[in-house]
Amino acid sequence: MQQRSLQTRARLLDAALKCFARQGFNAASVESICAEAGVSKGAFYHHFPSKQALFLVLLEGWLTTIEGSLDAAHSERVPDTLLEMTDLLPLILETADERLPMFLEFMLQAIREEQVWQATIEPYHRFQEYFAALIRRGIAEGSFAGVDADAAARTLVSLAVGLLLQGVLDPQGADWGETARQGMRIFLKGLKQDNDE
Amino acid sequence: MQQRSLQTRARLLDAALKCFARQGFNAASVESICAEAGVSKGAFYHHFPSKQALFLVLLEGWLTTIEGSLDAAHSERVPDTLLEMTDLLPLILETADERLPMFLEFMLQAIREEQVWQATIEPYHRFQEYFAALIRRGIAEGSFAGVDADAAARTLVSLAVGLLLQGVLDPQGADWGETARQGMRIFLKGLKQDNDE
DNA sequence: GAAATCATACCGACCAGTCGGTATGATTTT
DNA sequence: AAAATCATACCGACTGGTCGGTATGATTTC
Repeated sequence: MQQRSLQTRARLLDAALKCFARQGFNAASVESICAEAGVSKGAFYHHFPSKQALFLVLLEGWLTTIEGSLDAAHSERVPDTLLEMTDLLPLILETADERLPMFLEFMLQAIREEQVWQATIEPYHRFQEYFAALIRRGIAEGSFAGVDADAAARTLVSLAVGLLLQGVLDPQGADWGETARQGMRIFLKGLKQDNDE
Repeated sequence: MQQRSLQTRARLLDAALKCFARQGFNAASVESICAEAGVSKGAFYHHFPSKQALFLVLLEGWLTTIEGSLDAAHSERVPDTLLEMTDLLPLILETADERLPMFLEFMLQAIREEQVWQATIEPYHRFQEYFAALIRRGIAEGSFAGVDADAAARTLVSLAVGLLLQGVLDPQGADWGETARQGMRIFLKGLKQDNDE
């Protein structure tokens, strides 16, 4: 039956997430993943052509989740929408906490492999455009000064990336949710439509 | 004689930097480093107790370099100093380009080893305080509104970290030096001492 | 009973670190 | 100053173990 097959696949994905989170992409061996899943190596390679392939499935899934939760934020005006998204950060950070390290480790390796790299960087470009569009809307509705939307979006993404990275690398270092809120306030004020230069 | 000894050590450090940059911390084998240095494995372990130990020497060196070049920026007013530092980013990014990936990879691993972790995160906290102090100076001199200096510093560091990371992961994605300048301008405007909220 | 699914045994490559031993050159002895 | 002594620097084969992936055969499903 394909019932069992699907379940095996799901168990492998689950187990892999746990192992990768605990030990990182390289350190987590295929064997340990199989053990965690209560499944054999044969099953593993039946469902996934390689360790890398399984990993990309996890990555894709996570990004989809994030985009989904970002889409949930919908205030009337763009600045409020952005602030609303900022409030989601602790939630994202919670899932990032276990995932980001392994994904970063993976990306760091992927840099050297053109093939994999394209697949990895592409969804990230989507974020860039997503925010650029949002900021353009903000400019159109008069919330923001007429700055370069793309540059502003990149700045925003940089801020987010930096916050996420630090939140993961140094969780004790600060209240990163609060830092995000403050940072966003500064950013918004910097973009605000008003008076002198 | 110690002349040769010092040279061997230097050659190892040089070679290690190259290998780590090319292949990453884990992928670069001690053997390949030795080969690159034209030196034997015995020499390696004579000079450094482990691969990790050598790495930490490289890390320390790089951070010292960066702090040095940041200290070189000294304008009268804080906003100008910060802008000046931003202009240094391409220069830092140049050295970061080959170093950041390996350091990130290393840090990602170090998370799981309390011992190593302290040594790795400490210099980074210094940056945090460095900028917090700078911003406090900016508030004192009346350039900035009286925001929470620590939060603002964290925001600034987040921005910098995000920019560096993206500059390394996606060098083709944008002119990151220019993005940095724009981002800094937004940030400064957001901190500016003036009018309404 | 054929096809899909899974288990076990195994292969080849790799690698951090060790260890017995050698080269080099400084210091002491004669 | 030549010889003996010694410490430091270095060499490279070797170990013990890991891991991604494969080959082959058993079991389950339809």
